[in-house]
Amino acid sequence: MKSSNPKIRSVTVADVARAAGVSKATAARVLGNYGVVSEKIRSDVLAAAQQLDYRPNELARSMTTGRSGIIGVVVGDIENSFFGFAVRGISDTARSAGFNVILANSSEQIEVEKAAVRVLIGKRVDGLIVTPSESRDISHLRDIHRSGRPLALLDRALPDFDVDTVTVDDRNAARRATELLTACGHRRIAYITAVDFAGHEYKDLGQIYTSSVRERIEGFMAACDIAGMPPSNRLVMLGAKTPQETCKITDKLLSRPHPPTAIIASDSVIALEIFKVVRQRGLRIPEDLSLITFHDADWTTVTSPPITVIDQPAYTLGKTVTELLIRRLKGEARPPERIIVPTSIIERGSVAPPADQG
Amino acid sequence: MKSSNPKIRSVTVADVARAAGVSKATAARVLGNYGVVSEKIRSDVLAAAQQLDYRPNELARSMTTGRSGIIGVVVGDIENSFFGFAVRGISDTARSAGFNVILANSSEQIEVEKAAVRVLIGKRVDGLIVTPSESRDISHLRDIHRSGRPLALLDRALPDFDVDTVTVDDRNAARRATELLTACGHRRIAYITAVDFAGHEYKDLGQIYTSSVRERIEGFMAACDIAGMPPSNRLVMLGAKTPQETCKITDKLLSRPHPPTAIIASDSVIALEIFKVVRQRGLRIPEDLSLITFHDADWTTVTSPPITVIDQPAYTLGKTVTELLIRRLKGEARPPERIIVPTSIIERGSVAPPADQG
DNA sequence: TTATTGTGTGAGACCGGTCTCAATGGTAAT
DNA sequence: ATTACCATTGAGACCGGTCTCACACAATAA
Repeated sequence: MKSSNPKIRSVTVADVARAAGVSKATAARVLGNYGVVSEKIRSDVLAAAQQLDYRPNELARSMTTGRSGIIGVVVGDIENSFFGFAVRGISDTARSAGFNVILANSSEQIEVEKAAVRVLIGKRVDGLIVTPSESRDISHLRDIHRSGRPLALLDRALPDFDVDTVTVDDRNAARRATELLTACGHRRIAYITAVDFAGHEYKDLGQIYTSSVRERIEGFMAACDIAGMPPSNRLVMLGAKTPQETCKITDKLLSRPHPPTAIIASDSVIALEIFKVVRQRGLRIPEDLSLITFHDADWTTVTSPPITVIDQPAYTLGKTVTELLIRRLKGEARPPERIIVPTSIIERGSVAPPADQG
Repeated sequence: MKSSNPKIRSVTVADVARAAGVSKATAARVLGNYGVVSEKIRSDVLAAAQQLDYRPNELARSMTTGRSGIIGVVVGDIENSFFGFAVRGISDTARSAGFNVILANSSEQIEVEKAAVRVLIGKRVDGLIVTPSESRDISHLRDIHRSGRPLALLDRALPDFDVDTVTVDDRNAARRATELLTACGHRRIAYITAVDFAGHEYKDLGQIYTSSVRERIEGFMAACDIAGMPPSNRLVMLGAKTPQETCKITDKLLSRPHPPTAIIASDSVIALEIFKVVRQRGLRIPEDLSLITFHDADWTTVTSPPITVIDQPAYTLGKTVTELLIRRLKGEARPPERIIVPTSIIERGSVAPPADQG
């Protein structure tokens, strides 16, 4: 036995067919596992394939079938463990249904998101799962949908775009979390979130183009209303997109003459940063400041005190949206569904009545 | 204007050519951006393409060119934030060089790893990056390499398989971490790691088939030797593959008549679990137990006390291995390189002299 | 004027599969 | 024996691009 295959040209059905002494069509039937072939020929072909170490070219296969067996996923930020879990839910579900996943990160930037979608369409993915980074410009999503490719939305709904969507009940979650604080006596509460906006001051919902962010703010505001908090005590801070910015925002917030007595963080990355700033300033949680965060990140249980969180079933979210998509891929025709997954609050030790009953 | 495109058949070069009144070949030249075309015709074709909303079919393109523009990545466990960072490094580097990434998770199981490799080869990825889950069975890796497709190894070297490899200097890192402990006076130290093995008791290196694990144990042992520790005080524990198992192992360890006075965790997932168990038992870190972990996970700074870590430049690791691979993809022929990236120890508050100077 | 060179374009093969359709041969029914 | 039917197999088109090659025509050189 001399040296093995010299060049990169791979073994094809035609090669196998020749080796087995049958036609290309017949070999293809065996190797592609379709049509009918006699037992004898089947084993001949399989033997030849084995012998030549034949590996099907999925690309060529996809070309003719039109199906690639790939689901494209565009997600805001994989670093964020919330999305990490969601992606895991997607992958597991996809894989067990025989699909592969191509992952793209939009960094929450609409232009990157559009580019990613273009690439995935180019790769002829069978369907897409997207967390739209904003609701103003969704032409690329409409395009996908119009082209007949199934699309499902994850974590963020688009009010006037009716496709399969799976979100958590953000409004309610935010309201309940806020109520937990107001019930404790807090009357000056900050909500820090990571939306892209020039300037960190929140004015009105007209600025907000991400449904989940919007709904949470609405829930927060509703709870503040019920507690009779004056508008100036509802501190909605936008733009916490990086640890640096979060740090700055938190610092500014805590340097006010009347700092908030409680903070709600819109995700665990933000909460972690807040925690660091708070500790660095020598403040105690929960005595000096109460803290609640969205997402039950692993670290929230090991701090002192452990953090009270709004638990979002991220894995389930991913699983559910993938199931929805796959059912469509299998040809199921039905009106778009909007599924809202409930959240729960896990109370740990980071909430207490404010010291200064202001 | 009636309703838009009725079915799924997408616009092809032929369609554009027809609309522009040129041959398929010419349209392809413009759209594929190769060959020479006159300015006038170019703009005609582009206009037609725009008008028809032409999107190139990357699949078909890959078919003929043989290049897919995709790098396949098989990683042990994406949940683990070490790999998360590495993958981020890979993605960023790949993307900026014009490549896409398909990610697969092996769950550290050799069979899953093999299946993943098969799928990726089927998709005709241009090259692969793999963290081999063990060194005994690497026939699938040899196959990749033999087929002429570039392959690079991440985080784990394979002694007798010479391909581009990027690892951290595990042996040294483990040795230095252990020395930090012995210098403090520790003489009974546990090392908990996540290798797959029946029974948690470590006997000898013959059991270990993952290079990084092996090297770390060697480093740990070397430092123990220098400190003159008896073999029975070097507690290497295998099998911490899930939080549950880690919990059980740690519990058993701390229930010994002579429990270790210090523990080194082989990754941050394990360390987190150890931390929880320790706290649950009412033990104090570092007074009752010192703790060091591999990987500077985000949570290690917010615990009380913060954890001393071995910082592995995971992002750099991913970036480096991708650069190596891409250089090969671009046709660079050179002997395989083995790059070892240095680590550093970040001392925080989880190491102190043992109370019981035993 | 004729030969030479070069530029832009078109025709058609090709990549490696799938799939339609016709042809073959054997068996059952008439 | 003839016809009908079924199970297998083979030939070749097709998917949507790339790429080779031949050719037409214009510009330049001889």
